[in-house]
Amino acid sequence: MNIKKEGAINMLADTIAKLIEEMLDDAGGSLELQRNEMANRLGCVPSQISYVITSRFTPEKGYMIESRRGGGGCIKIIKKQMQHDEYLMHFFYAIGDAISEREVLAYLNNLLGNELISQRSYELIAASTSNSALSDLPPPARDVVRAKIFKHTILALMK
Amino acid sequence: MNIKKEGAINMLADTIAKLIEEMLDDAGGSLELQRNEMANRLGCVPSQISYVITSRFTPEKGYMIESRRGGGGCIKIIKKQMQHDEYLMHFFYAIGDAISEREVLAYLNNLLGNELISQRSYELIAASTSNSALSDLPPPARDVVRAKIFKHTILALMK
DNA sequence: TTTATTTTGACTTTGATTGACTTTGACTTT
DNA sequence: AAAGTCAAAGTCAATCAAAGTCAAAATAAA
Repeated sequence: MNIKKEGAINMLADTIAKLIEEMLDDAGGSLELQRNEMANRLGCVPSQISYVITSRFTPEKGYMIESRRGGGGCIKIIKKQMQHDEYLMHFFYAIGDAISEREVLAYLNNLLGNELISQRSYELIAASTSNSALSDLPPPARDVVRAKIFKHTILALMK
Repeated sequence: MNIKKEGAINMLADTIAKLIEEMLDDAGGSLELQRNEMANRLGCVPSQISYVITSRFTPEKGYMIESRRGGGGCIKIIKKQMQHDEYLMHFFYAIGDAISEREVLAYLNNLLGNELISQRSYELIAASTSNSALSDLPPPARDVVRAKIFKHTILALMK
């Protein structure tokens, strides 16, 4: 029988993302890499590196990207940190009148990554704003209610 | 009630559910499966797997589901163990289909008093289930949605 | 019979991978 | 300085690989 253990499904994109995160940690939050060189080392096409960076190291998740083309060019990845309440307020204002489950999770990952919330809080908030928890509501209403719940919990975080 | 006779007609859904339960046991309570791959092995249509999961492995029954689409995607099923969190489970089952803000607070005070949750968790849950957070819904619907949110949250506490 | 559950399949959405082509910047040559 | 060359990174669209959704049809239960 083909039972998959944790992490058994190996995806290139995830491997690359993990590698970059490690490198970022090692380097203390900021790093420069060369796309072609890295692609070469990993045996993939260079645009795959771009894909991973744009899909996983987004501003929403708290990363800044800079780059330089041409000979000797490189991509710089910076993990940024803000102050506690400033950060939360920023989020609070960023949330509109409606928000999808996915967006909430992106925000939460950001908060978790910056150690502004615990894993436990993450789970709690994710649970209370999940589609599953709101499944009695029709999808459009769901996003509206979710936004309100999320805003309230963010306020509670600042208590 | 749904009483099955011994050796009754073999329903696909039941077969699949049983298989997943077995796999969950083997894997120790948590597993990742690939929908298409599994459907293929069992000679059924992929959405059948979805059906079984959403109809039998619900939060109501103590399961949590996570999934990921796209290449290399999978569905993760996590079973909550009763032993670990008997007290919480007790609560979980005590919550009906609808619950008032006041009742939630009573439960939370109980949990807090018994040191099953932190002050912070208390605040988070209180916020996400408050009338204020759910103010877009008419009061009757509010209590129903609140019950679901609360149940999901309790499950998340057991994660 | 009536109602609830199961089964199926068409269609949608999301995510990953690749490769062809474009743009940019540094360096070299005229 | 201007033009040419080359080594980067950027862009984008095509393709493939999943899971999600939904509603109609079939079947089972009440």
